[in-house]
Amino acid sequence: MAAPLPDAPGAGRGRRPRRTSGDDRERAILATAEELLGQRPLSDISVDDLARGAGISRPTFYFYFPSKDAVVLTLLDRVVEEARASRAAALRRAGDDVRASWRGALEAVRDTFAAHRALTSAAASLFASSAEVRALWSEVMEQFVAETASAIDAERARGAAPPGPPARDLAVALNWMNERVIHVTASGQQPALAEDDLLDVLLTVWLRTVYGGDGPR
Amino acid sequence: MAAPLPDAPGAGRGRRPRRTSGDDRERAILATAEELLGQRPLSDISVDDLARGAGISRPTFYFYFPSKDAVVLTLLDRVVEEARASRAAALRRAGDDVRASWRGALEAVRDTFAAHRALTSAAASLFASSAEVRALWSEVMEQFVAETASAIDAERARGAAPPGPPARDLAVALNWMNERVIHVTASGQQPALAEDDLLDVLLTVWLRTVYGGDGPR
DNA sequence: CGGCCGACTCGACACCGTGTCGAGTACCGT
DNA sequence: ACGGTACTCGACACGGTGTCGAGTCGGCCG
Repeated sequence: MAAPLPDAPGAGRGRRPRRTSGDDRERAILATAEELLGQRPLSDISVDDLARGAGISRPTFYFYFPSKDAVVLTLLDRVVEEARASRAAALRRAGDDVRASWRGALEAVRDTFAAHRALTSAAASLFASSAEVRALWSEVMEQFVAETASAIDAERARGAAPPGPPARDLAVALNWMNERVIHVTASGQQPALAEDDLLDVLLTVWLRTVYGGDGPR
Repeated sequence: MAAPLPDAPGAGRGRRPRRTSGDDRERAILATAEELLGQRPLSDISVDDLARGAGISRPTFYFYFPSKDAVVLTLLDRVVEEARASRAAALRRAGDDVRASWRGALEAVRDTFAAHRALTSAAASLFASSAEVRALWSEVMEQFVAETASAIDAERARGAAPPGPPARDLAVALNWMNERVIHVTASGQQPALAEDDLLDVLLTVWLRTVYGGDGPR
């Protein structure tokens, strides 16, 4: 409301300038949130629960975070970073094999979010109400889409993939498909795929969409 | 809380047995909800707003609906029914042309939800918190998936489509893709497709996935 | 007709969660 | 010893939800 206040250096996404002593409390709040989310949905967790869990009073909570949502956003930020890193590592590992690289990237993302189901559900429930969560998510998806689109363009350029709609458009559709199917499968929503089939099915759709068949050439 | 009270006959989803006089009030609440949703998100609409808009007091609202969410659910129910009907009509109209029938079905669903954006957003925001909304949505998706799967099986049986993963698995992935891309595009979330390209892009993915190319044979 | 019953209505209340304000305490550098 | 800054919390105001109980009103049955 008052000033733009530029991101403080050292803060991951610049939520607040680091303190030295209160750092422990901040961590305690985060840890409490993660633990409670494993037990019940975000809507059943109050600021008071978070504060008590961290051994502080409710007003003190507000010294560290502006709201319950901000806690989840911080947590989500970390997981997103983890997913990005793990995906990048998988891509690096796969080298030139396009099929393997897409499979690896997909697997990395799936595993990261599967390892944080509770948080993922919480983030999903904030999606509608929090512009910050939406923005963060857009940013991640945008990165994945951009990477996918340039991979498709590369395959087309070397004649391995046929022409068709703009690569970016296909990339948008394919990445949102992944997002939704992974989410649905992990959260038990129906209709879903069996966890074991997920990778194969999504990969088939990707390959057929990009190559017009089950692989390059 | 008291008795199971079986669905009253004549009620779409059997929210409550129909009254004769109160019927108007119920309609007024529904109409108010639809109008207010056009102006602001569901979270900024209180039961009091709904009641005042319908010309009744807040306690009286509770005579008609158990909660704000139930109002949205009722509205969603209608739109879903509309989408189903419109989709079925498109399918009937297209006859044997598979490509045309998928395009028509897709278009019908997209148009129905585009015509009720406000409600759709409200439903999306309830998705996380309301089991009923999730169940209704599962039911719709399940129907679409089942129809898609049997269409794929038919194409495979007549030799027009190559074998691959179980038809149902492909159908699950493709239908969730549609759901998400349509939703994202309609709600302005990024990354999205241009509204005009949506149909072509999704259809391309469908055809390539099912036929391993851009069309039957 | 008179009385009852079920449909419907609302004022008042209890409750809960949020966010803020202002009065502290404790420690640090000067 | 002093002033400031980091931190803490009791108490409050607020806004929303859902319920309770006392009422009105109209139809219809005896």
